[in-house]
Amino acid sequence: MTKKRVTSQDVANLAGVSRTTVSLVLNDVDGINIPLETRQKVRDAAEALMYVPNATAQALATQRSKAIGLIMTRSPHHIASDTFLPQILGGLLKVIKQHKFRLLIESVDEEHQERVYLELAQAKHIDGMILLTPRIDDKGFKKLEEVGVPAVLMGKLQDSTLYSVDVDNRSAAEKATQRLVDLGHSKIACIANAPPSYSAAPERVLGYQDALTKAGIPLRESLIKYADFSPQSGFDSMQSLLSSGEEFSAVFVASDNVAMGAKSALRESGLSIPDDISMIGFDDIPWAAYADPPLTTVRLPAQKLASEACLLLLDLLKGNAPEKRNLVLDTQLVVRKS
Amino acid sequence: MTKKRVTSQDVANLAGVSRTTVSLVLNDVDGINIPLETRQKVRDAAEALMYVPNATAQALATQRSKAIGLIMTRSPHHIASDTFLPQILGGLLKVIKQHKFRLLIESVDEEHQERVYLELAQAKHIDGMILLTPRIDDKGFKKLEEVGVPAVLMGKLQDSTLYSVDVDNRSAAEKATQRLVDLGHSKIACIANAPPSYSAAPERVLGYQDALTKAGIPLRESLIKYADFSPQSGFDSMQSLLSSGEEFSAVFVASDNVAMGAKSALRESGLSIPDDISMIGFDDIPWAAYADPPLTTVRLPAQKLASEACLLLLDLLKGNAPEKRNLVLDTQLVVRKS
DNA sequence: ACGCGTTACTAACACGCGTTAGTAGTTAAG
DNA sequence: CTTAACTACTAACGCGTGTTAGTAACGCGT
Repeated sequence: MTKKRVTSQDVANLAGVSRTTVSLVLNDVDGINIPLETRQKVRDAAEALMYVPNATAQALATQRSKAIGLIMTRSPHHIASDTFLPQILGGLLKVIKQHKFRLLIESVDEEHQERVYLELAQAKHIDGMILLTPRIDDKGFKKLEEVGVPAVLMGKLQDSTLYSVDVDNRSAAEKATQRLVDLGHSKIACIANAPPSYSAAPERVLGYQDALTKAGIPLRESLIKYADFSPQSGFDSMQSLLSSGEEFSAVFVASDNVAMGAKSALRESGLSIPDDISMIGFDDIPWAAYADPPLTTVRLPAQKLASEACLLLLDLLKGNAPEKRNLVLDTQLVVRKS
Repeated sequence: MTKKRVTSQDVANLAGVSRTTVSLVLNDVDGINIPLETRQKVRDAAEALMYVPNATAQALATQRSKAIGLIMTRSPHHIASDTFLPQILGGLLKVIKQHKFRLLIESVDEEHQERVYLELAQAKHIDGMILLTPRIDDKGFKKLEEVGVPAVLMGKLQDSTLYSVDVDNRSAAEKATQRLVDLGHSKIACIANAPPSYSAAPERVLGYQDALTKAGIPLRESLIKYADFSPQSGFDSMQSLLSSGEEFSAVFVASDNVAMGAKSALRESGLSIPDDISMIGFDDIPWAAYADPPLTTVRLPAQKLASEACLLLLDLLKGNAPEKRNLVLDTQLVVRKS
């Protein structure tokens, strides 16, 4: 049981220098003169003792934790069926690793929105945060802006001045719907990805309506349903469309994940894609290409979105204040066979 | 710019007591006598100043960070297409939140496996870790055991004494294959979920072989392919099966994610499920039920697996040393229409 | 009056690091 | 020979908390 934590003091003792010198050498502090010989002594000692600096102590001393938080305003249960998450994590991790940062994951119940954000930042567990799937009515954001916690939104909120990274949901949805119009459809339904309180949902519905309006097709409220992220909700929405008696020959589903469920409902009703109903999705999740039939969809550059958000946040943490507060990435219609 | 960090000293000043008292009150330290009146004064002061304890300082003082790490030996790129992750995160977050812990996500390149685990633990960023998708030949695990870092494996390694949580992959695979046998198939192919270096892959292949052997069906190596987590690799594996000239009327695909790709390859060859080929998957990802046709698969209780792993780890952190080192959860064959 | 236990606190140290200010010793310039 | 500048360090403080050891005040029994 001789196992003890190795501290920088131990390294200093072994190298025959002071702890300060150890710190200076190992952190490569510049503007300071230390001969190569000494530097090597310190490095050797650290190596010999397998010294690993205590991150907590470093964080306390430097006032920065070198960690950022990914914050989701969803229940753990919802998170479990989020198709998007792996891509976002992949994008974040890539960037974060390069910058030697750490990633903290946090889910926030809707109940205590207001407090949680602040506490996370004030507790100094994280230096900044990336906010996922924000709700329009989220009270906490205002506080964040006031206090000036470094934060980047994935998505866009109307009245928020926070930095954000997003796609143009509205015009992307319009592009998708436009294609259905071009194919000759005039009775086009829409299933939104989420309840209207999540900002992307109404945006995409607006895009859908834009396309119809431009084509001179009258809008019918009864052709619009709101799903709730999950395939199941897509299934339900489609069933409710089918049983409403409304006729339609095409449907724009604002989330591939939801589309999977909707597709399943169509199949159960004996309708085939694309012969009876055309379908266009949104997101281009990895399985879209392997669906039956392969799903035509709007590709959302999820990984890129995440890495850009991360880069932006890291830039903020360096003290920079980039001009472009709202980065908008391009989407792309991926035409397959649905 | 009067914004300054509120420390426990500020609270103490406002309440007219010492910092020690503040700490004692707010942490509800028991075995100590402090009258209700004083307690309330402290609480009021903390509330008034919106005091949030500095987690970093707490961590340094208590020597525990109240955070655990989820560690994946996969590249960020692979993570992006991991179907499983959201469920696991959901399971983890639920438990972690209840215990007021935090979750750190870390991906580890295969290059520096040995060091990274240790450094993470020694840097005290996390109190313990959960290891995902371990590779058989991972050198770092040995070190972990030696040093005694609290860790729980999701999956099982033959020669490891680490705590683990897993399903019985072998018998689950056997159950699945058995069903194909029961349906009258005798030429059954197998596509493994991952390269053999990931422990679950060979386990599942063994189960597949067990079922065949029990049924008196000779094994054919050429009917076994190894995929690589992704749908694309499933697609490729299936194509390679089809073009090999081997005949088969059923296939056991040891991952739903991979099965999506395999299914797609079958479709492209004009083969239909289940009429021409029967297919059974593994995992029961949320989309399996909505596939076309709905995929028969082995349900892997991913969320439960994650929460159990988390509970086990938290128990370890309390200093307990549970007897059962290897928890095995049940799987269930979900019969659908493939 | 004295000892003793209880109550209600607080002073001071520890956690491990970054960092500023300062100090000997040497060299270079005036 | 003095002064200044540079080299190669180190002592000591601060980060914000948890916690141990200790203290002063008070009551109570003898």
